[in-house]
Amino acid sequence: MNLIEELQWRGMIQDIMPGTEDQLKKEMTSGYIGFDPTSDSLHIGSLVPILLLVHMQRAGHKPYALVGGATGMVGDPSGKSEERNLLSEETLQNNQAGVKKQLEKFLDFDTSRSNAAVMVNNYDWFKEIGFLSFIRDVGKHITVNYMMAKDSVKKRIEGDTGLSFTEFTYQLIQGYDFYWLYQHKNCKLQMGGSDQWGNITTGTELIRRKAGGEAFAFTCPLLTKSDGGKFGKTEKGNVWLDPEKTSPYQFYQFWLNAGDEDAKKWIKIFTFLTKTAVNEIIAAHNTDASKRLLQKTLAKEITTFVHGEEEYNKALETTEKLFANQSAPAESLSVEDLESMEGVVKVEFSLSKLEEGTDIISFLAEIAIFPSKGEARKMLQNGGVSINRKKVEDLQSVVNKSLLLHGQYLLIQKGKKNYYLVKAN
RNA sequence: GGGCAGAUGGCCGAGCGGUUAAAGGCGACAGACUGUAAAUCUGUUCUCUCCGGAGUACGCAGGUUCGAACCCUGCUCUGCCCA
Repeated sequence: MNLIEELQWRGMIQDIMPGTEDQLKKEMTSGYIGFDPTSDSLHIGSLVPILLLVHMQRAGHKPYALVGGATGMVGDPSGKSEERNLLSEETLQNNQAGVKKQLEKFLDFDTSRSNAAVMVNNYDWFKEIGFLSFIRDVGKHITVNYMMAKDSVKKRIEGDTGLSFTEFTYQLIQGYDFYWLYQHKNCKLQMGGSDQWGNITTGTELIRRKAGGEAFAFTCPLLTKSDGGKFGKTEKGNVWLDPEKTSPYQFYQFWLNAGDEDAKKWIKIFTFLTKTAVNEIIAAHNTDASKRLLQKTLAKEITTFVHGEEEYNKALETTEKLFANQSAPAESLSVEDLESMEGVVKVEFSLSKLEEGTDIISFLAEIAIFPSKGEARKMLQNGGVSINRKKVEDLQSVVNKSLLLHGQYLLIQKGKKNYYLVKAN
């Protein structure tokens, strides 16, 4: 399978420009994807474009990761119903540094190989360009009619929020990136999410008109969940690639909790398993879904890719302790078991208060599992809290020393899946 | 510059003087069922609470009224139309 065939099988290609496949077959091709520094960490939504670059590099092509220092200052109207807030320059710089650091983990930048990955920041070329020269050199080549025909623009013009000039120009800025990379780095390919198609084609158009050159592109589908929900969100918010923001255990849990339909799609996109291997796993899953082989494999592969094998093993170990035999009493967990639970939220609580005993509602609010007593009470009434795997039925119950496992731990569950370990001292 | 329309809880969207913490939907969280799945059903969803209540809220600032999300005035913002 060549690169395009492979990506097509994985469900990673939405739109593709004619001739792209031939270009990739013909020679080592440089291709790029832009990442906007809207936060200081990438989240799993950015993983798909990252993987596109990785696949490219594995197939012998040269990947460019572009950090959008300039484009991030403007705001892309694509797929947004209203204008986003502009970020301050300090925030942007901080974010750029964070994003850059993460990208470095996934691509091979070793310059001894001819297709070493390269990181660029579009601020580097935009900072030199003044407004007048930009509208003379770039704006001249693209008509407003052309720009207005883009879906991202059309939707906003037809909608009822309007579109500022700043956002309207976004496609020109991004289009110029592609042009610049084409001229200076011989970059002939741009990839991105399917919402970027409009911006990307402005780029190829600019290359054609201004440089008389030919450039190529393809996009990957935007991920949604089969139930229509947003991809990559949990009750705690975004799933980040930064282990400080989303612990490897939580990261592993996210994938493990994928629904069957989603997991079947995601295992192709997020792992490097071959077609044969994937088909075998899906077949095995269909035979006995309760083994959850599909989700386990998906979670294993992607956690290892992002956080490394060691972190995966820890996440797996914690998962097994917490979920493997849920009917087993919490008392069967040893001190070591409890202490080594990586990634589970840990809270300290004063032992002397437990000796006196505290009512359950105040206790839960005090250790910040719930933001207020009212919320703790509501969740308790709903039957959503367990201590040491026993559901708390009585709102009046008292938390005291006698509940402690090994004289110092409490294992608390909020809902079924959120564990907290309280250590008394 | 002129005219018209609009601004309600995370989002959409009702309400147009008192029974409105504000219908309904979506989303989110939790429970039951299960495979830590999906679907389904049930509960919760402004904040705090000694669970009796209390406090804030319908773009912003004033006013009328016993009483205003609802009426009046000014302002801000958005959309549409005219110049």
